[in-house]
Amino acid sequence: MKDSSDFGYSHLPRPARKHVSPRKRPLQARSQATVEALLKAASQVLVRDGYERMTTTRVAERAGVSVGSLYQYFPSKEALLVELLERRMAGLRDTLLDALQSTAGQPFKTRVRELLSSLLEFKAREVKLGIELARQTPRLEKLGAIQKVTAAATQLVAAVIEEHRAELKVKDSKLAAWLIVQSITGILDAAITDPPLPLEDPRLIEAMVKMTLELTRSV
Amino acid sequence: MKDSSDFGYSHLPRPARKHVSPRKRPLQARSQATVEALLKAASQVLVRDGYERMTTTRVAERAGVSVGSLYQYFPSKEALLVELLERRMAGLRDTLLDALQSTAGQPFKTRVRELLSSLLEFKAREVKLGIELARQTPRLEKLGAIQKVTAAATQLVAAVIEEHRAELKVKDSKLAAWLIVQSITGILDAAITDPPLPLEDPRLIEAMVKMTLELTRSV
Amino acid sequence: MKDSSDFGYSHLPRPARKHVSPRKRPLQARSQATVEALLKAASQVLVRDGYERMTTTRVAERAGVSVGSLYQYFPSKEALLVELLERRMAGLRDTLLDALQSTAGQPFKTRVRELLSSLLEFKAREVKLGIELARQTPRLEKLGAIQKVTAAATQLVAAVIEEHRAELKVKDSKLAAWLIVQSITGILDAAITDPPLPLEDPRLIEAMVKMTLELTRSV
Amino acid sequence: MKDSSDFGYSHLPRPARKHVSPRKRPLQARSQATVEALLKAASQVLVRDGYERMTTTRVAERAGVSVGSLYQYFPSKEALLVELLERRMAGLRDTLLDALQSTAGQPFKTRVRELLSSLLEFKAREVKLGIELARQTPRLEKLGAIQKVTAAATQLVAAVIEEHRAELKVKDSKLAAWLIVQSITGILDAAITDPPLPLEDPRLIEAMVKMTLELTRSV
DNA sequence: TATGAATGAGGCTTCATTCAT
DNA sequence: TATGAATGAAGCCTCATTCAT
Repeated sequence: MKDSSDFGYSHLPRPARKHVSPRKRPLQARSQATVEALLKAASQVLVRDGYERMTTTRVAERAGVSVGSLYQYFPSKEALLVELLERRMAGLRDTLLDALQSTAGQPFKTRVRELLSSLLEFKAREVKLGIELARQTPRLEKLGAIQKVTAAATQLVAAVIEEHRAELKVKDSKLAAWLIVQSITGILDAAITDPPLPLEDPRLIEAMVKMTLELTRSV
Repeated sequence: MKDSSDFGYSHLPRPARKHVSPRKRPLQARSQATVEALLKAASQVLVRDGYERMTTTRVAERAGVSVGSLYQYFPSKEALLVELLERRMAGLRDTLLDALQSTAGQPFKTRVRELLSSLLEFKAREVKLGIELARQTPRLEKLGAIQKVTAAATQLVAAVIEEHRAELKVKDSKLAAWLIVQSITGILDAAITDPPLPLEDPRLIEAMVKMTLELTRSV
Repeated sequence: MKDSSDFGYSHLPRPARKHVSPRKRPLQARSQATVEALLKAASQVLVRDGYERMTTTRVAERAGVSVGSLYQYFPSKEALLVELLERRMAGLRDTLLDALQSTAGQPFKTRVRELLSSLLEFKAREVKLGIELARQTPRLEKLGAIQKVTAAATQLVAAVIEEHRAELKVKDSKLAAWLIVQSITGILDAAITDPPLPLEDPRLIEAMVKMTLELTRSV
Repeated sequence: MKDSSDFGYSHLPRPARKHVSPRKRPLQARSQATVEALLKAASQVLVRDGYERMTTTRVAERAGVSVGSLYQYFPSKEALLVELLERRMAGLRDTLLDALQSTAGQPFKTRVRELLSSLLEFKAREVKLGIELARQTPRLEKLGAIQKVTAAATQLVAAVIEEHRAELKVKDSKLAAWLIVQSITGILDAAITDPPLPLEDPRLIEAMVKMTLELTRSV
């Protein structure tokens, strides 16, 4: 099974981090429900209060279980965050892969447009959660660099560029990919949080498409 | 004195926030030195431990004064952060304004290039501090939206674009400015943290220049 | 069945202590096996982690059963300890009685020597378990004074001295017995934990023999 | 200054154990008083409830200060224990040294008697504290072998035996010393906790003296 | 003004025990 | 009878902030 954070491209061994990976796999249906309730609650509290103010007790309460149960499945407060993050990463990966697969064979521009609009849609979902997760990610980095996502996305984009090399005039596809990912990220994150125009306005996507094409030309 | 966060363009009244502005204006030399020592210490601890684990006691110790003294000049832990942030913002503002003034009258492309390289240089200084400050900024938002910086920078860029309207084919200079600022921000922040190539490599700046020009054309 | 802690000499009624005696007599083979597995596991965890950090869950896991099953046979964590202690006491009692019976009719010195070497051998077995049990004994005292062992051993020694009164010049056989038991205990416990010379070295036993004889002379 | 645990004989470097040594040296009189109050309270709670049931909150309460203050001077619950233990060790050392110095030049038997009665008196003070401290010592061992005391006492006794070698027929003074210390310890500890006769009864001391002399003869 | 001792609410986490399945 | 999920009281410890000296 693919690791949700590398998009199936890199194969870094995932070190057994202490206190971060889920403590026990829920076996019965009942516990499965508990885990889901906890994650949902964690997500809500995280969004409402921020990670610093999120307390394990509050999460448990909101999930309708006891703290003890929380710790039965998540060895630490941080583990909740990590699980939430990993799920989001998996979602992002699927979004990107879907967009590419469903446009296989079509021209580069079309695929880029599709990719961007899928991405925008994905990021627009649970915006605050995304922000808070991003905010906490640097902290986690020390514990094991979970967010290879950007790296993986960059590789993915580079691969797509290579696929379309004939149509484009790229020199350094890796650098182009990196620039695209970073600039798009900057724009999308800001657009989501504090949009300068309605997210549906086609100009937003079109500008990013143009930008992307320009970068595949001039880099 | 101008507010460091608005680049002198907007004139938002600064609401009387509780506990964030320095408690007293240090007039004497000794006090001034203490304040500086505290800020320096705060910066170091912030970088080393992160905001959450930065304790006022530790900051005071490292500054060589007592906690009591710290609270004489900064009414709260957050006030240290705010001051640090404001100074950084002021630095950024000065950097941008300098770059523009020193290239007044020159072609747009030249000015953009100068702006970008000044910005890169600025951000490369005290990278970790910048990151940590950015990380904490959303929290502060609630307390008084200090980071109008981006907004201000956007206005500034829009103004420059307008100045050069003749040379360019912009339709919506504000939107173009916004896109430029966000994409450049995305790239620079990533470049600083985890550079895909040496920061001195001219391709980095050139790519951003191209991107900027493209956006002034297609938006 | 005799109470393992009184060596069959005293007949204290055992008060109904809450939660300490095994919950049910395991009659079936399977249950018997479970109980043994639990006790073995408890012993191992006790030795490895100490009583405070020994958790019932860990014991159950190591025994290959569920916590629920543990509580089916032992009403509390403490009950495990008590059972372990009682078994050890029974072993000690048997060791002493054997040593005395097998040397019946022989001179005092011979019997003492035999007693001491049997005792040394017994204590050398499962040293760490013995230490941990001893450590926890004072706590249990409140709950029911299980460790009459020393008292019983003292009585036993006193009885032996009386048997040999003719050979000896004892005045107060009880006091002598008490002193012998305590001094020997002090030496053996230390010898086991941190031996000043190989336990087989005859000087160890001989010194204790001499000591014992001296005490039967001068007390 | 002599380390309280080695009686001035050995010179092991004391490793900086984390979390065990006092956190900060109290500078002002006020804090000195706080520290003393805490130790006194700790001692009382320790005796009344045992180490496991002793809570830092309870200690602080009884000392009339806040938990925060406790942690200002003792980095952990264990640190309280360690300090208490070290003070007791220092007291023991002083007791022994005093007894020896005040009887310098006198015959061996006299010195032994003096030593024993001083020791008995010392141990009779704060009996329960002594017991509880002893009970917890094995745990601490891992953290830095604080209780060199016995070893030190053994060396001391060996030295005294050597001083009187002329009067005695010892072969192995070290072994003799070890046996003496351990047997005496066994007897004293039991006598204190559960005396078979009034502690003042001269027979107790005399029996130990005889035992000691016997051991210096036959070992 | 400077010092640093004191405060105490509140966070994270553990673990013996119960009980529905 | 076995299982293991759930419980929740209770413990240890941190740290921003205050205030007597």
